[in-house]
Amino acid sequence: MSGINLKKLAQELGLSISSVSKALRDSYEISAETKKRVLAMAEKMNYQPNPFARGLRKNKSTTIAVVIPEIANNYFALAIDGIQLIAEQKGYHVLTYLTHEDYKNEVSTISHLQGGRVDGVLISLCGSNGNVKHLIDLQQTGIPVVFFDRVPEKMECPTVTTDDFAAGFTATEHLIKSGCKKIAYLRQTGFVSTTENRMKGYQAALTKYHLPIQSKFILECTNDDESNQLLIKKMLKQKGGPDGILSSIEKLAISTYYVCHEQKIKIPAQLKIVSFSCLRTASLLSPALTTITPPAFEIGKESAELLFQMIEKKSYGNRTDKIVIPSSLIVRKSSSDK
Amino acid sequence: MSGINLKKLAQELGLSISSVSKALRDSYEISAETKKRVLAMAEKMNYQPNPFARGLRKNKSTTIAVVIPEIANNYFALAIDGIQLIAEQKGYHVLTYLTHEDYKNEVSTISHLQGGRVDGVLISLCGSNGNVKHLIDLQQTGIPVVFFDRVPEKMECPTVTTDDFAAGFTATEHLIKSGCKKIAYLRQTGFVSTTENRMKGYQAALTKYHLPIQSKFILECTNDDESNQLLIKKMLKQKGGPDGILSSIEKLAISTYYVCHEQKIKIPAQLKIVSFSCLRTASLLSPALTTITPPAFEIGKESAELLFQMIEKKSYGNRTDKIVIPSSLIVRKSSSDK
DNA sequence: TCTATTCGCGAAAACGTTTTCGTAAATTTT
DNA sequence: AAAATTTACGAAAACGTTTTCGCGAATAGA
Repeated sequence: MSGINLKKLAQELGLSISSVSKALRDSYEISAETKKRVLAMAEKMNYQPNPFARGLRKNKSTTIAVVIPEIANNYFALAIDGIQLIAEQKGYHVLTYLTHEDYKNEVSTISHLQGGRVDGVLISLCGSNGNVKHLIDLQQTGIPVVFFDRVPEKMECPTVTTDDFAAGFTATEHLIKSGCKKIAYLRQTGFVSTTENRMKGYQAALTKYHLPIQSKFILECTNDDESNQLLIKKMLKQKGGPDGILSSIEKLAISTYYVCHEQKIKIPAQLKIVSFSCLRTASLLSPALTTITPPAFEIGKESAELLFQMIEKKSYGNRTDKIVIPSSLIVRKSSSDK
Repeated sequence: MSGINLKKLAQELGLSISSVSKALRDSYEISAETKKRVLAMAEKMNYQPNPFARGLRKNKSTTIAVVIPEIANNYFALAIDGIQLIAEQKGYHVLTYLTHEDYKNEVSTISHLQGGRVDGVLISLCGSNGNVKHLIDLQQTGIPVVFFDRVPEKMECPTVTTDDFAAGFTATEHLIKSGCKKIAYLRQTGFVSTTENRMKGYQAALTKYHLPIQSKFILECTNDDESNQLLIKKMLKQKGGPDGILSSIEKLAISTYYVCHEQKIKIPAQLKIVSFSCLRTASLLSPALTTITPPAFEIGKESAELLFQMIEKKSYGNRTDKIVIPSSLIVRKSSSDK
């Protein structure tokens, strides 16, 4: 398309293709004077090397893939921001793929990534039954892969996550200390590592404080906001309903807020709420929402940095780093009467 | 890397490379039986064609680029969501580039895009002095380019935007009808088409209702939240400060909220606020924020669709479509006393 | 039966790079 | 002055596809 390639440059300069190529790559084989001429002409003609020819020849794409469940999500948007920052520094391009929380999409996306389109892959998994064959296949092609946030269980692989168990525990403990006796856990359906680990932390806290673990207080939600609101409303209005809620994802807390507004349920007087969330307006909500905030940007950065270590040092064969960056509990009105 | 290519497939099958290639592309030159054998073997060996070889040969990347100022932004995250949706349908890959609101980054990103890495480009510009040389250069390489949301002035090009002028007018009119006499306009610095057009709408509304256009009520903000808060606080606390605010971008409205919370300025009693915003929790804020919501997802979708029309029909030489999708004013507590 | 046509496949060129190798001329060493 | 080395460049192969062309063999037409 662009039409300007090494051949034309060489013609214009009265040099061979190989000499021009070497001059542009600053090879010692080319005299300083010739290099200057070539650089000047390349600049003048606005030469850009064809990435496909280069990629084919060098078997390198200078591109990484990021596979995430969704993009219109404060967490993932921040994570991508961090990833892009590192990629830019390294001069890499970033391909983004969305799985839309659909396992089939994840499988097909990953299979398309085997062809050498990218030099490395960053993934945050979508909900599944735990089948990781596609992930192992990808790993076995030799391409560096780093998992972040939602990672596979029972698989040797490098991961960057937050301390979900501890965060779930701390959040639950906070609710208990705020006076809650019946704490519900809101989660999405399907197996997702973060959701599971946060729930384990939640259950551990209940156990520590001798509160019963009740299945009716573990609410499995869907991908549809409206039906989630119905589920939440039903749980809140039932006899012996919860006096506290720990939401494992932001949007379920939002749905809870809507239900409470509509049903005139007073937060925090009647119901205390804590949610995992990267919402920047948490403190402006009515009432301000207590959050456990995962360091999304940092997780993105760290996972990209780890990936580039693997890409550059070719040491991915045996890397199984487990990087954990803690979340922070930020207490606001929604969980405290004061 | 992946190591499995046409040559190996051909060896395994006892066929020539060209026959295997043709069989995979379902050529009429190959018998049905052979095709079956080839397909089966390709499946079995998990063959993925090398995208660089194909791209080089066909001079086609099946990839588009999206260039935006930032990603951790409700508007752009939604727009990308819409773009990705269409790209997935078309079987295209999406490269994302962030300019971080820095004109230099925009220029260099775009120059890198000339090399044939992508088949089309979607751009939302960052603030600038209006210099569009780099954009014209890009266009002149023949690559299809569609601008969305923040588009260049004075340049023949296809654009997908919202009705910024009308939206600015409507929002201002709404504030006036809610009783505001001194309405401030919050904007970022630098030339950005949306900001300018919204401001023109704001000014037109003031004029229509015989209110003065005062430069002290047009607040140019920076990229730093803290200094923006200082600027806003200063304006609000001055003698004869505004009784209404129209914010051209979400984050300035958020900063205003913080200032009001801190300074105990009552919204909407003392100050009414309307903001352009895609914030999904607008109605849960304290108080609920009146928004003009641009159809970010649809703008993303439409611009991607337009781009693919240009890519597929090669009709981009003379395309200068101007698609406009209206924003919607959603009145909430922050601008109404009732 | 002889000639056209179709069918099924292979050889080879081309895409634009990078890189290895070869080689004249210039320079240095002996 | 002859030999060795260095300098500066060009020729050509290679990366993995796609695609044009050619060509036997099988089939159809006369």
